[in-house]
Amino acid sequence: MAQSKTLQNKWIKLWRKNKVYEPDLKKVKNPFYNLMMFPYPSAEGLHIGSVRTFTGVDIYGRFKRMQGHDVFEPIGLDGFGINSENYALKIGKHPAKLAKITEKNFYRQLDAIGNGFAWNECLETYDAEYYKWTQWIFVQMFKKGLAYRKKSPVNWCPSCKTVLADEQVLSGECERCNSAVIKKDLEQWFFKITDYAERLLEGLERIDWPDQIKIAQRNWIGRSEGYSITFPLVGIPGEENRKHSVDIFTTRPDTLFGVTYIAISPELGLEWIDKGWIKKEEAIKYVDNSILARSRKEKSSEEKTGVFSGIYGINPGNQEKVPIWISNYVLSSYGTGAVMGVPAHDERDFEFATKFDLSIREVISRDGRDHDLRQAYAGEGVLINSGKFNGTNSENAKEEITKFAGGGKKINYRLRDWLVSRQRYWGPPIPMIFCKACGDAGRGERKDMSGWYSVNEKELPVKLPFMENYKPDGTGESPLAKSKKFVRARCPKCKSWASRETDVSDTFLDSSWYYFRYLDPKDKTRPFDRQIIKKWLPVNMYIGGAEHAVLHLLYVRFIAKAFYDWKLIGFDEPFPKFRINGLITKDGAKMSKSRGNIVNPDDYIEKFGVDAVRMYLAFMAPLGEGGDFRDAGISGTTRFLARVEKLSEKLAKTSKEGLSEKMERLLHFSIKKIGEDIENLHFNTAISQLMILLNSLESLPSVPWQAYEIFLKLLAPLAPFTSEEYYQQLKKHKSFRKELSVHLGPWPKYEAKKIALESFKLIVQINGKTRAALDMPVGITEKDAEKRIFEDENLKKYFSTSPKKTIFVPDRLINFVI
RNA sequence: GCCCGGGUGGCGGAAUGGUAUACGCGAAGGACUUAAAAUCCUUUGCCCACAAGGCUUGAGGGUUCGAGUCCCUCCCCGGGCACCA
Repeated sequence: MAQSKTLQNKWIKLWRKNKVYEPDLKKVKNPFYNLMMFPYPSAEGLHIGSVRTFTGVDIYGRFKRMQGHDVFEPIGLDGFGINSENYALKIGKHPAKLAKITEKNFYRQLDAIGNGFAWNECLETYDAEYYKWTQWIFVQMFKKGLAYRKKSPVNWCPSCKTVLADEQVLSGECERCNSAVIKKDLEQWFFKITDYAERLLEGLERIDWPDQIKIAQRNWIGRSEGYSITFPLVGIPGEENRKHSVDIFTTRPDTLFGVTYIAISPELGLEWIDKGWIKKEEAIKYVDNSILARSRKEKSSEEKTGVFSGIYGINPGNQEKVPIWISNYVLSSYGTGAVMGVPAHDERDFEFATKFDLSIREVISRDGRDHDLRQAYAGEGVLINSGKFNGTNSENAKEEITKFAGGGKKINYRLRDWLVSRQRYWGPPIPMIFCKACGDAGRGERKDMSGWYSVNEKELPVKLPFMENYKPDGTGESPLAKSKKFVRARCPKCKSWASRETDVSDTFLDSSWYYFRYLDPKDKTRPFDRQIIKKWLPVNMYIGGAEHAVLHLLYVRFIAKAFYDWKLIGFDEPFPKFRINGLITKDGAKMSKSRGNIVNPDDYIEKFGVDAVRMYLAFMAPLGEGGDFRDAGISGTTRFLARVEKLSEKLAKTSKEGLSEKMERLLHFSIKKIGEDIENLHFNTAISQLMILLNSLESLPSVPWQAYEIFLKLLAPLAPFTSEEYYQQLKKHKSFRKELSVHLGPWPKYEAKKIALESFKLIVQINGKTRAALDMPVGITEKDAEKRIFEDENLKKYFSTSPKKTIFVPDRLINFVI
């Protein structure tokens, strides 16, 4: 029979009353911060995949609690942001109103999954008491020079009508709505995450995270060790030769003598046009066209195009004059926006040179001879056609040639600064004010940002005004710009009328620091309490989705490092231990609203009871692996729980009834195995062991209640209600020492010596094939084992000749090679 | 193209280099029942009439007394990055 709501409510009440899940954050001795990525509350409610993750995290937390830790397992809602807002637009309900409805539904569902949440500390990112501090962080970023404004080509989602960070563009598409992203020239706020590139890399060495995530972050940061070489420019109209120059970045300075041209990005071309260096009509036209083309598509098309700029560079290696081309295959956002073209040893350069009939000169050779190259050779070799460097190994030549050419080492990163502005309504307004008067006078809070002031901290939060029309209009300005009342503000410096920044900040800023706020969510005077932080942070266990590898998981590390630098905290990696959860599919497809295959947990919890659902989700696969949701599987765990109930009717009346040695061994082995499995988040095998144990206990004529007690404790993290129910029933036994709740532990201990076997089955193999499994006493010697085997009637036939070789693995296996 | 995961019965999955297929689902047969559901018992990788035996972890090689596990080559699925110089 499915678990009743009454039973569930009964225990929820007891737990609340006794604050089983509410550790005293200031006082506890053995803190354990058990954190899950908080949900982005969509209107359709909690997703079965989130339920699996959350209950999985909870299984782990309950286990830790029973082991004697004061577990803090908070929950909240990441409710600000484009997702919620887009949905609000779709159904025509104001996001602020929608949030309240969604919130209620979400908390109801989160309450129903049986987790040991610390409800007193829940928070929502759209609560002004929360985003006040999100804004405070922005202000600190500005004050420390880590927030800046810059006009540049940025990612623009035409459907969401806002800019996006690079991390939010997935193969040219908007992370949220999958529309093709285009480039737009806009002035935006950025956070200087690139200042932390090296430390973000270094920190990865110190944290226990899945390799998958670490590799993704390393690739995203994209550290590349190379060299910078300067090419003087000649042929600029009206300018002296060699007065100006261009820097290029390369990882292959050994190919310097093979340079036959230089290619620069259209953006750099535009700069040079503005400087008056490029005057060629054709080149100017090309730059205009290619920049325009890019505004239609985020990625430049595969087809390489280009035009000669009219000016030349001097190769500092051999003093040769090479033409400078402008081409779409050169990225403006990486390196210097200019590359040296070495067609013989770079595939892309080869393609370009072939297309535009530029010369190709081989300078690296595998055998020291010249070849008629049909394709680029990018490998190592011996230098040829390279003047005094001929004969040098290419690897060794890198340093020497760079030095000779007057260049130097340079490290480049792929990582770009975090674009945090959003031209949307449903987010924390960026707490900045622009004063035109100050700007005109060249004044500002920071030298490099004239006219800009951060909002006085005492005036935070800058409240998001209620607006009837909150629709993004695609003008490149937030809907907030339409509210005159909101925009008008006094300049913090000169007190004249100034205007507020009207963009809101990225949702990922909201979630970059929530784990601090959980620890003290109601404090109005500061973002967090240093004493409590010291006690609880960094987080002991963090679990969440792999899709955040280079989003949330990168930003959150960056913000922690900034806090560390500002001496707010004493650690710089917020999550020393992180584990990913697998993805749950339905009929093999990702669950999504558009596919209409979202599984709502409510019906299942209603029908089977929350314990059966929790156990089914845990039994599917290890937490880190995903799986396909099929309701058929729930019957297994439902039956299991019914049998647990039935077993309670079979308890021995007295406590004296002992257990067989075999049963005792199974019990102790189960304690060990289940503990280890839960520690490794392998709940599936923990449940399997519980099933094995239950099968054995059922076969007893009557079950000693002590054995049942242990069983219930082992079950407790997985099925919190069932275990509590039958645990509490044990109080009718006189000698039972009842804890307030089974969930307060202690976790049972096993004795290693009780697990030790007296006899075992020795696997007998002949030429690697198993022929028998014979009972033998533990610790038997090879000689004694052989004796028994040779006497065995069934095995005699194999030993017509004596074995050439014998491999003996004590207490396990013997293999005869005949 | 590059970088990560992964490929084991009808299905989900289990296996420190040492009995592959634990545990569960499903299926088949039986018991109980007027009947069904529920429950309980038995069987359940493949070949073979049984036994004996043989075969089997995507494919093919290799190392080893012994390989799902280690190495090489390749195929397929999932994910990430992608003109990064």
